[in-house]
Amino acid sequence: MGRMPCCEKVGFKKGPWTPEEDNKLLVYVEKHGHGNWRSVPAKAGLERCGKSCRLRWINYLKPDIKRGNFSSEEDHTIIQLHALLGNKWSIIAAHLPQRTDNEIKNYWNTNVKKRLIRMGLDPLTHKPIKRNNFEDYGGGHHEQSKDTMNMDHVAQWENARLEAEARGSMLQVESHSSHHPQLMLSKIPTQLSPSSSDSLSIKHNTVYNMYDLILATNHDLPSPVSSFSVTSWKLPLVSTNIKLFTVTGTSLSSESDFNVSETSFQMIEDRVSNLQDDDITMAVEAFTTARCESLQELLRGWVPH
DNA sequence: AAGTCGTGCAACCGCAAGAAA
DNA sequence: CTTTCTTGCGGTTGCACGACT
Repeated sequence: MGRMPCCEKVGFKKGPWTPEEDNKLLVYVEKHGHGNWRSVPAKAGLERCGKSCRLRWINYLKPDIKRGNFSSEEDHTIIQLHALLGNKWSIIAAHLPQRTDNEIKNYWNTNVKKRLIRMGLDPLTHKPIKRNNFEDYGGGHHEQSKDTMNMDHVAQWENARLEAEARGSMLQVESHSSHHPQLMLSKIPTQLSPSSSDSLSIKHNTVYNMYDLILATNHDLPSPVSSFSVTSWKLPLVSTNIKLFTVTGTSLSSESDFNVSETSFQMIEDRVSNLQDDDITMAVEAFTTARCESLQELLRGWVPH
């Protein structure tokens, strides 16, 4: 497996694209389509490497790209997906069809990341930053900072927004290849059973009432493939001492001090009960744990204290 | 007006995966 | 099976520009 060498060769122009170059590339792609980018510069009359042309097309010239400020919905989708997936910008971008992965990555690095830090959350894990670490990020003082004091307001606002979104949205996480199976994640509001809710704090109620999980697998496809659209994401937050539920063998069992509604739990169990493949079982376990934990931690940071 | 600093964003780089030869 | 080529991803860099002093 080699590397694309073209950009390392001398003679190719680098730096910002001019309108003339943009036009040449645009005209060429509109006429001939894209693909085989290596040959594009010569055919289009550009002194750029193919990689540069491809990038320019994907990130800037492609006609269906939405530019400008991110809406609050987009913002929130990015935060949620990042909590779930980590820096999987291309997958996140797949949920925001008119945004490029580069744009989302930039938005994260220049905007969301700093906001999370100000809120006392680790941008990598979405977990609350310990005081010492928080100071390392440039936040935190012996006395409560302005940002920290504002967190209650931020939390209330975010919490309301999350609840609203949780009622309607559906995330579809899929692998790059169209013939890979899909893992569907639905966010649905759930009700805790009355008998169990007493044992939960108000805070936990708020958090765990909001999200549940449905795993849907496509059983028409070869099972060994399906595990790797999950595990290859290198899921964040896999290691922790909190488990909402885990997959054991081919059935689910709860082993947490938190609660999940019986109805939704049954749904999950039904969905995964037919899984035979060990890899899928492990993948589902990792995925389930990571997703729930990251969402819990994310939300916990926003829940009013 | 000039200099400094911070921010946002386009673009580059290196690496890896998968397809093709 | 090995090598080469192409595409795609994520991290990082550096420039442009506006705000501030």
